[in-house]
Amino acid sequence: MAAGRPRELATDGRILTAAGALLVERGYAGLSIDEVAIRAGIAKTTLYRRWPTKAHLVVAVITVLQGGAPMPDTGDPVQDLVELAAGIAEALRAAGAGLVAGLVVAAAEDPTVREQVDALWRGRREVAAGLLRRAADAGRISETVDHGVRLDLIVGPLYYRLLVTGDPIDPEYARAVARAVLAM
Amino acid sequence: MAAGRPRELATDGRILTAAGALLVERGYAGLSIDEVAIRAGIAKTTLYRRWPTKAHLVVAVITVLQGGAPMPDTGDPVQDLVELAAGIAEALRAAGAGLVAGLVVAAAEDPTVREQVDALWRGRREVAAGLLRRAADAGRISETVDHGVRLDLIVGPLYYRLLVTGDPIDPEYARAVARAVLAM
DNA sequence: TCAATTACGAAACTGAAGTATCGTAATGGG
DNA sequence: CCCATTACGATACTTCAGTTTCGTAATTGA
Repeated sequence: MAAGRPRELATDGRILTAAGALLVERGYAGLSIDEVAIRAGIAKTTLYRRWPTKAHLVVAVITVLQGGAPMPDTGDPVQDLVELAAGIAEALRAAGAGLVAGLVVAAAEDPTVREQVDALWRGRREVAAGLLRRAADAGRISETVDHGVRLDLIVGPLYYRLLVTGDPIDPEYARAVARAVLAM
Repeated sequence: MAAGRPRELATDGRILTAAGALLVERGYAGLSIDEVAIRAGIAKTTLYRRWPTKAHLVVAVITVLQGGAPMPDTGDPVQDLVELAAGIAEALRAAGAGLVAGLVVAAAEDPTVREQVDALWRGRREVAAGLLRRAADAGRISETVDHGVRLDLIVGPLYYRLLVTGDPIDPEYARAVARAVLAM
């Protein structure tokens, strides 16, 4: 197998680098595919052969950028959950409303984008689920609230403030919400 | 004052009707301004003289549609808050992720859209704030949690599920969340 | 009646996402 | 060496939001 001309290996990196720089410079809405292609020194068709939409490309850029974001591990599951919430808040704040909203609308229209965006958070979600289980087993949190609902309660307000109300979302707010929800 | 040719009074309604029908038929992303203008039998420029962007137009359509949505009033502020949450969940569910996401992204890019979308919810927010105050005065909810945070906790998860996780959001879920948060 | 002012419609235009076509380049298998 | 296969670049194209221009219509005020 593997017939045909192989892909230019360096091209992926050139595109991601150019897109990342433009994303930082002009935000999601201001990022133009034509300009990414020009900066990367490749044809637009070559870019579209790798990522079928702007949203897919941006998710790839973010995946590279976030790389191995460290997961909290203090040994105390409740404290780890609080720090996890703070980390998510910081990531959302750094990304900004425009970028998050852009990906949300793309995910709403295209299931494959939704899948990619999901994958971006899968690690943290799994860690959170594990921490909740450990905390419940240790009797540190009550079992009267479903674990899924508890996560919605911790993370939902962050997205809500960022996307809907426009209120600032800082790690301290996230910690306060997480502590309150975990005390329920 | 009021010099110059007056606006065609019927035109606003014709545009809103056409836009509303198309919005229901094809959703936010599928709604094309050109087609609204054709269906309404007017020139695109006439439409843009009234609403400067697609998002402004859609907000106007929704404002008409939601009209006088009834506010709960059972006399019990806690129960009213739970029903208010259920009503918001139902409104979001009916609107759908595509529409809500479209408006969110437009609001993120344009402060005047944000203001219009805000106005759409202002009534409910004020009612909610009043109910929270009454409930607190009556000693029905604790004062340890800020009222603003409590609202974030009740509404945030609804948006989060609709826009981010894609989980179903039904009135029963909203009621459960609201009850849990009000018991904090 | 006439001038200023504003609305309307028609049409062309801009910018950006994404598609389609086509000639050319590089690889592997026979 | 040749052929099938895939990648690449160039270019033109489609769609849609939003703008610009311009000729024409309706109104008020003098």
